[in-house]
Amino acid sequence: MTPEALERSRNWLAQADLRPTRQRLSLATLLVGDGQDRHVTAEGLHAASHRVGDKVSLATVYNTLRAFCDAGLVQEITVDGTRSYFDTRMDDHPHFHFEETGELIDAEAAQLKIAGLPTPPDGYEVAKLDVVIRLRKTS
Amino acid sequence: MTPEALERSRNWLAQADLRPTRQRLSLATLLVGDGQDRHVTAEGLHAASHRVGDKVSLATVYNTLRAFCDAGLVQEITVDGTRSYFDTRMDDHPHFHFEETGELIDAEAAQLKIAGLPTPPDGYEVAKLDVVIRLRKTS
DNA sequence: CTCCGTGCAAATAGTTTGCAACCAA
DNA sequence: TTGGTTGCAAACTATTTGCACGGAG
Repeated sequence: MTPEALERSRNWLAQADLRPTRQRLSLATLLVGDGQDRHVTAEGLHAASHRVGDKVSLATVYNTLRAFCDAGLVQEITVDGTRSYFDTRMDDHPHFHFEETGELIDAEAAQLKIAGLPTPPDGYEVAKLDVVIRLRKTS
Repeated sequence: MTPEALERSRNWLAQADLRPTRQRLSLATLLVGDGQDRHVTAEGLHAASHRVGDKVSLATVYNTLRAFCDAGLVQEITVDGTRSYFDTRMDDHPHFHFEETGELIDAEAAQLKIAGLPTPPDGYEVAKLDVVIRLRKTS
């Protein structure tokens, strides 16, 4: 873990008034240490933390991701019924989902041009627009 | 159950070469008996079948919805990580999702105008485009 | 008669929670 | 010190599955 990564992770937690505990710093570094946007599942992040030698229990990974989500540091993306994905990028943007691998990546937001959106029913407004482009291998 | 509803349900099952058992006919009638498009969860459909006096076990509701899905009679919509929705309308179209109630309804497909879609990575093509418009009550 | 379909209970997968020990402020 | 955090195991929810019985062709 480089000093810059640690610094970035600390700031990221501080933004949300979350105490920089060992576990949170470790997970934060895996998520935003290099400044890149990332999409993780709880299992995936848990595995990653073990891979770098940090020990964080699976329950804590779940609780921490939930805490990051509540704090507005990551957003939960629903693509697959069976698992939750968490995205470190916070704006509304489209995703590509690879059906065989389950991998989730960002799609170029600029390439998605929505010229018209269905009008919400009376008394409701759009809270969030989810666009998931499911991909299959070209035949 | 009107004769037309029964007829429609029979044809619907026949389309997919599924045997018209008592349970399947009952569920099919609840789904397409009136010719309307519908969005159900397994629990919801199970409750509905009990409401009309037909007894179908929850496991059978799950298995039957899965069978309908595999047969191309309904499509599974993922909006909520915690439960699966099944839609009797088979084309790609946008949905409104009410966050408080969990209700899922169709949005006018014609009102959604997509002028540009992100280009899939090499070797992949779009299998399905999911658009979920999450709604909140107007403040 | 032969298999597919059904129901029950048990298994499973992902996630959350209760509670005692622990640690950052 | 003290209240937030962690880890473990147990609880939970949605869904699937094994297996014996029952019904459709």
